[in-house]
Amino acid sequence: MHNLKEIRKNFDTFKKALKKRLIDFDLEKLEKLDKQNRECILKKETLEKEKKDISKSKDKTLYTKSKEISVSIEKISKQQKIIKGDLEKILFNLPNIPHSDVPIGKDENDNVEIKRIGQIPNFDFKPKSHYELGEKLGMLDFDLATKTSGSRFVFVKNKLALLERAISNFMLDTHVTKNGYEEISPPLLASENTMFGTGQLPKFENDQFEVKVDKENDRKFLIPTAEVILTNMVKEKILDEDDLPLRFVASTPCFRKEAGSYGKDTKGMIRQHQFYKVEMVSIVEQSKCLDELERMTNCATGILDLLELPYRKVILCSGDMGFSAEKTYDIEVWLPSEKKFREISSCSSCSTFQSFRMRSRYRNKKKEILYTGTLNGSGLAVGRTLIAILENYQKKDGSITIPKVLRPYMNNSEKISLN
RNA sequence: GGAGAGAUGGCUGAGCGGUUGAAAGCACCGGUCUUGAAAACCGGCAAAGGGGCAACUCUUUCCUGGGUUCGAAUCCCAGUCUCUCCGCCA
Repeated sequence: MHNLKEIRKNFDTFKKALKKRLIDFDLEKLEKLDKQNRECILKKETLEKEKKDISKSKDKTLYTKSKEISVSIEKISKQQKIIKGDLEKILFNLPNIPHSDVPIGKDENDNVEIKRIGQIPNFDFKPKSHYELGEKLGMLDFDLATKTSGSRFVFVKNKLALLERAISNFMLDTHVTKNGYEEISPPLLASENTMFGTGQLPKFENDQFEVKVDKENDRKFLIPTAEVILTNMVKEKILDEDDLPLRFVASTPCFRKEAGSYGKDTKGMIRQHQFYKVEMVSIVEQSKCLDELERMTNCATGILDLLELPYRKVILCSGDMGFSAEKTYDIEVWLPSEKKFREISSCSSCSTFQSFRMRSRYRNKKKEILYTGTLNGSGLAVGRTLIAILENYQKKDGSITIPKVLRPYMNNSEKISLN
């Protein structure tokens, strides 16, 4: 969320910057409401002062006047509340401003490839898709999941379940021991306010699974990513500069409705309502956001290097970036069956956008209170890593070679096969 | 689920319906002293929002939301959370 105090200093610059998203926002209305709101506050405060002075004076002759003032205050308060509500409706739904590094563009077609790493495998047979391989092994069962839970779910069984667990543990271990992240096992339900903090609410309510809670005014949501809960660990906190940077990592299930993606990736486990993801979150000084983004992206690609999977790094264009991000790199892994790179990680710097929503701040050496910068990135999506391993490491007979770094996590076995 | 107790500044902890944004202590920062440090002493030390070029100033905030009152941290109502005991349970 944007700091009104900052943007009103130069509304035109703000308007121009937001235009990069290539969507129209009613900023004139925002400006107007802001003005009206401040006028109301001014009037209200004048009256409040008057009233306070009377009550301090203890002058009984003024008591009736004080009552009259109360009525006026109430009236103007009501008016101000309505204006503030309208103002927030706009403000809460404005996305972050793209950083100047970000290419201007409309959608994923305008994203810019930065580099490719790794050798795209050459098969002397037609490579199978992960779901063909998984189903043939009897270790991926989509039909069963449909029966128990509906579309976009899967049962992962036997050695593939172990592989999934191995991937998750390997990633966690790497981020903890090599990359300096603190491992967290967080709650998987988040309150409404927490969802607001990272920007999932109010705009993207339709994408969230809400859990039925009997209490009124107490809404809970299944986390769509651990980013939500890890980032909010610093919600409403004033940290010390020496506490920064904070780096957290968690492996959690993630839940997404995938509303509006009907007919997209319906086959296989590319796009599921539930999937595991290892998520990294950093809380830093704002000035260090971009350096931290590079570092975090390297932590993500480091996993792919160790797994020896081919990938490319892409910078997202202004129109394709998420709501809270100022700059985002996607890491895309090669999928032989699709002959395409597919997203396996997304690393974003959100500058102070989320911090402002969460009121997460720190005190610098000069004792000034500043908003923290927040970053999040997958390191990596576990389900999609499983897919990438199946497809890239497949053999003609349908067996799967286990990447070397994962073997210690899999009783040192070298391959997964029918027997 | 039943029965009690509580929620005040970074922390601990006072608080009578009327300069209480809030005593005191700790922590922290600045100063004196010291070769340096510690101790001691002196001073400072909440956040958000509004107005002002600025010095500064005003408003709000003692869990949240209502109510009583000229005036509420203090009284009343509702809710949230925490703790203790009992029951149930992974």
